[in-house]
This record gives sequence, C-alpha cells and structure tokens, in this order.
Amino acid sequence: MSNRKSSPKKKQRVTINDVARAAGVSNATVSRVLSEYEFVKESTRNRVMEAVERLGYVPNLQARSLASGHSQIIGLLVPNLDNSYIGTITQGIDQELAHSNYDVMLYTSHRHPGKESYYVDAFANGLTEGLLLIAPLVPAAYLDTLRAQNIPYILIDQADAAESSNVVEATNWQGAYEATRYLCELGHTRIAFITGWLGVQSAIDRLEGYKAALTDGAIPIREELVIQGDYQQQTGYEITQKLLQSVDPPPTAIFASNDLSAFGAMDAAREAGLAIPDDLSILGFDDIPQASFVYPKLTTVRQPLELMGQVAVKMLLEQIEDRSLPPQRVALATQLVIRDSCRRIDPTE
Amino acid sequence: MSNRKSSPKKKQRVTINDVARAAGVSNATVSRVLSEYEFVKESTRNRVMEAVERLGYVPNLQARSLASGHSQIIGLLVPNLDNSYIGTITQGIDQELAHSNYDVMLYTSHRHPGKESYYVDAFANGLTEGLLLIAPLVPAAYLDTLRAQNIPYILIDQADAAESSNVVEATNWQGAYEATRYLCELGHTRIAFITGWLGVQSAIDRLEGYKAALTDGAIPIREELVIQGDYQQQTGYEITQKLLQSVDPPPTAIFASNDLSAFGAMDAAREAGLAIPDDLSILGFDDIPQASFVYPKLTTVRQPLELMGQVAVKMLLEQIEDRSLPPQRVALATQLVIRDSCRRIDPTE
DNA sequence: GCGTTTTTTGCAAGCGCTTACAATAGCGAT
DNA sequence: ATCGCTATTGTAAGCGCTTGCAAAAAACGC
Repeated sequence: MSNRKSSPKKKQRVTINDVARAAGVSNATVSRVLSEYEFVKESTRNRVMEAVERLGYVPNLQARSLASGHSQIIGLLVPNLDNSYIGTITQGIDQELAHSNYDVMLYTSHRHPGKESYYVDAFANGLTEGLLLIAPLVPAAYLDTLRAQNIPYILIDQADAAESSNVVEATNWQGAYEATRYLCELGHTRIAFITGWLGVQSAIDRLEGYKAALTDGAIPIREELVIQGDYQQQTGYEITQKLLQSVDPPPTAIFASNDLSAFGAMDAAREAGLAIPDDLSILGFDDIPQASFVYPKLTTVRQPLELMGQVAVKMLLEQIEDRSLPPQRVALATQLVIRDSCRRIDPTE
Repeated sequence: MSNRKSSPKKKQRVTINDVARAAGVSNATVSRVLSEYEFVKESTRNRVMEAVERLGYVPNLQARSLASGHSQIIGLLVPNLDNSYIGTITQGIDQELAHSNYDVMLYTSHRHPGKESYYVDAFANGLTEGLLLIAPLVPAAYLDTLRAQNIPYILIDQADAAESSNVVEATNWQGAYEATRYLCELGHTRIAFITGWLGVQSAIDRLEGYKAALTDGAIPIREELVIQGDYQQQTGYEITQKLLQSVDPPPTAIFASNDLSAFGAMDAAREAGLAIPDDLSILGFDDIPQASFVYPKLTTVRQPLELMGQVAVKMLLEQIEDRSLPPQRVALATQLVIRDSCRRIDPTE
C-alpha cells in the first residue's frame, strides 16, 4: 500500500501492436497473418507467429468485431433448460457450431413472454449476427423487430404463422398421425391424447395428426379423451390421474404430445395400479434420451432433435452469409420408435 | 440489379452520433445520459431520451466495451446440457443474472477434456469478464491460465485440489453420510453404492461419506458392492444389472451418486422383476425435478442446485468488482428428501 | 455587478483491430 | 539498366463509444 507506484495496476494486455513491434512489422501485417491473408511472405508469417506465440497474444474480440463489423456470435434464445429436449437440440447446435468460429450467447426467457421481446431488442444492438430461437412463444412483435433490423433468425420447432420466417421443425402432423394409426392397428379404439402447450404450432399439428388418424380409422373423436397439457411431466401426471378416474370406460391407450408428459402419464398409471403396457398403452413424442431408459421402455415418435439443431445452424450461417436468401422451411422426418410401452389389445376386451 | 446505386447497401445503423445530432448535443452528452451520469440537465436528458426513442437507438455493445473496458459478459462453461442437473443450476444462474446487466456466453465442452482448455484460452481474449465453470474436468492446466490472466472464475460443484479457487458446492460428504445412515437405520446392511465419475471431487466426497457412514454403523465395507459409475443413467442401469446377477446375497439397497444413476438402477431392478422399494430400496442424489415424478417417488439427497447457481453468480460479480478478494469456498447444505423408494427392512430377512 | 463555485457541456484522444489505398520490393522481360 | 507486373508491407482512417480535461453556463456570495 505504501508505494502504489511500483505496482502497475494497468491490465497489461498484449495487443496487436506489441506483437507487431516484437516481430518488426506493422500491425496491419500481423492482422493479415492472423486472418490468413494469402499474400504474406512465408518468412514474415513465421516471424509474426513466433512473436504471437512468445507473447501469448490473443486477439481482442470486441475490437475485432467493431472494426470488421462481424462479431462471430450468434444468439440462442431458449425458454428454459431443465429438460433434455432443449438440451439435446442445443447439443446439435453446439456440435455444428464447433466447426465454425462462432460463439453463442445464451438467453433464457423462462417462458415469460415479456422477456422474450426484451431480449430480442437486446439482440438488435449488433452483438449477435443471427438468432436461433428454440420453441419461442412467437408473439409476432419481436419477429417484426428482427425483420425490421434485417437480423437473420431461425425458428426451431415452432412455425411462424406469417410464413415469412426460416423454420426448422419436424413432421409433427405425420408423426402424430402415424403413431395414432399404430395404436389403432394394435386394436385400440379409446385412445386419449394429451396435447402440448397449444400456444405453439407444433402442438397443434400433433393434435391435428391425431384427429386425422382417428378419422381415417373410422374412430369417432371423443372430446373427453383430448386433454390440454403443456408439455410438462407434472401436468401429464395430473391429467392422467383425472383421466383415469373420470372417463368411463377408461382409455386403453394414452398418446402424449411429448415424452415428459408420457412419463407423467406412466407414473399416474402405475400409481393407479395399472400395468404398462398390459392395462394401458402409452406412447410419447420426442424420444429424448430418457425414453429408452424408463421401464418399460417408451414407444415414442422420434424427433431428430440434434439434427434439428445442426440444420438450424447451417441455415443460419447461410443466411448470415447471404442476407438476401429467401426464407426456408425444413421439416425433418419423425420416426415411430416402437419399444415396450404399447401392446396389442384383444378386440373382445 | 440494373442500378445498384439507388440501393444504399450500407447497414444504416443508428449510432450515438445520429442521436447527438438529432438532439442537438455532443455524443459525449448522449453517452452520459445513457450511462446515467448525474450531472446532466433535466431538459437535456429529456431531449436526448426523446431522440433515442424516436430513432430507435440501441448502443453497440462491442464499441461500448472496447471503449470502457467492460464487456458485461460472463462465460458459462458446461460439460453438456442434456440433463436437468446442469439445466437447473443454469436456471439459478440465469435468474440471478437477470437482476444485473450481464449477458452470458455459453460454451459446452461435451466432456472432451481438450476442448475445455481450448475454451478457457478463448476466454482470455477479454470477451468475458468472468467465468462460471459447472462441474468442469479441472485439468489444472487451464485454471493456471485463468489465474495468470487474473480472470475471476467460480467452480460450481467441483472443488479445486489446489484450494486457491472460488468454489460453490454442496455438502457432498455429509449428504452421502446422512443418506447412508438413513439406510442403515432402516435396517439395511447390504448397501451397494454406485459412484459418480471419480474424476471430480464431489464424487469422491460422496463415496467417502458413504464409507464413513458404514464404518460408523459398524458395517464392513464390501468392495464388490461399490461400483464405479459415471453419473449417467445408462451406466447406472448396466451396473445394477450386473450387480443383481453377480453378488450373492444381493444388496437390499442401492445408493446411487446421482438421480440419473438411480433411475437407471430402478429400471434395471424392475426389469429383474424386483419391486421397489419392497425388494430393493433405492436412493439417489441431486433431487432433480424428475425425482419426484418417477414411480415410486425417489428418496434422494437434495442439492440446492438453483441456489448454487445463484450463489455462484453473486460470488462472481463480487470478484469482478474487486479482483483482490481472496478465494472463497461455499458449501451449501444438502438435505435428505425421504420419499417412496426406500423401505425398512426386517432384520430377519 | 464581479469574482467564485458548481453544473453542464463539448473536445478530442483513444480502446485494439481491420482494411482500403498507396508505397515499396522483387523479378523476368526487353 | 529500364519497364511492367505482381507480391508484400506500411499508412492511416475509421468502427461506435467512453472519459479526462477544459471551456462554457448558471448559480452564488457579498
């Protein structure tokens, strides 16, 4: 404390100029070496690299992006992170991004609508070059902002009614349709459906797929068997409890709009003393990692979550490259994964 | 395409100078208004704010941080995101951060050791002002880098052997000890233990707690009942399968080092035809949301995951404020949450 | 009304890096 | 040796914002 002069408080960051001086070149040359500019003499390049190495120089990202206009950062807006659904998509995103030199800025909206648009405003400050929105609430308001600012963005697993966004989703309708048909073919006629949170298009599509399949199977749609859920395990549990008590005759199968809800349904069924699949068949949607570890292993509709993340990144990077690209929509194929939670039902039952 | 002159390709970003001009002041004044500098005349402030509003001005973050030296960004390094353990901690982090004006940069290491240190190098470029490391692999190498660069960082749920880091963890030893004692008190003497990934301290602490409790309960530690796992559900499943086949007499209880492993154990047990808790008691660690939704509800040791995230953020922000603060270690209390997966065992069995 | 203070502003110098544009160097051809 | 090119490097003007310093205004004291 006595002589503060002797302790230089300055953060002695190594800058490009230090490197330039050390290598006996101008900072422009250092910059060129670092950005792999082609016309740099071999010997100069080596000299610079040696200096970089020796001084432990690391470029300052903000300076770089201020000067170049590119931040090499993309934003990722997620509703929350406490389930593996989002996590798996993120895994795919991250994986794809690993090949590029983009970093990701994470924003979570905790399903608080107000916050999402707040964040999107924040994105507009130019920090991020593009945006990945996983199952966003899409109150249109902020998509307008995004478009106005001409910021590339991709909607993952949530179509935009306006049709003017880039979206990566799964074939939700078909997935639900096939799954329901499967249940029909197994002999089920009383098939309950736990919807997802109907604020998102994917949930609606799944519901429609379910209905269409019943109709095609000449099974009347009974409204008391279609219950509105919200993709949460707890809700699936509660709904199923109620369902099993109040509907008579009870359903012989429950198709849940996502695996988490299906897990909830399994728990409720077991608690009610029903064996799965003997007394009740259960079918999920997503195929998160857990689906194959629960007992019995869950039959479910696989969404290629990781792939969705990867594809979204690819699309986003393309859009960043060329802002004039027209909006694309990609629907990746779902696939029915038959495991142990559904069984053929005897028509006489 | 014909006359490209008419289309100004320039990204017409609104800058602080535009606002200054519009409000008839200098950019310095605008900057002061925006940073809530106290000595600005009320009328000027209003004029500026009005201009900001009207032009839809949003400050450029990189310019701001280049000039000020503060990026207001913290880095978050996670091993992966596909389980709710990390997600829940992140939730806490995010929640606490919402009160501040920091954003978070996300890095995932996918448990690939090489990558972690790669990232940490990247952090050194000054983009982030501090780092939160969730259950990192800690190959010491990059902690050295961090310390050398004097970048504040907090280790979450992973102590640093060197004792010189800030860490937020749970009372792992005590948690495991209490849980094991509980099992003993229930009459169990053949208690198997599925360890976590022993590369992290927390896993070791839990193992030690388990051993200590057995010793205190005068129960000999049988090595064949202690199996090395890695915190994954699948591994828990496989281990339990083997355990049930090969050990004779079989354990009457299994204590898994985390809930995921416990879920795996439950599945394996059920598959082997054992009822839980009647034929086998199972106890977990973490208390992730799912723990109370599986059937039977899992008895487990709660780690205050969200709180850990929040505390970590608080500590980090303090460290950023004042770099000279000495390293702190906080161990948050765990708590045994008794639910339905363990039962008292008849001594005559 | 004048010298002092205290507020409010503007000026201008960067922050560390990129990138036209210009200058220099190197080289074979003439 | 000179010219014409091309390869290589340097110069310098920013990118958009913050901030120390100083000037200008307003407020105060007598």
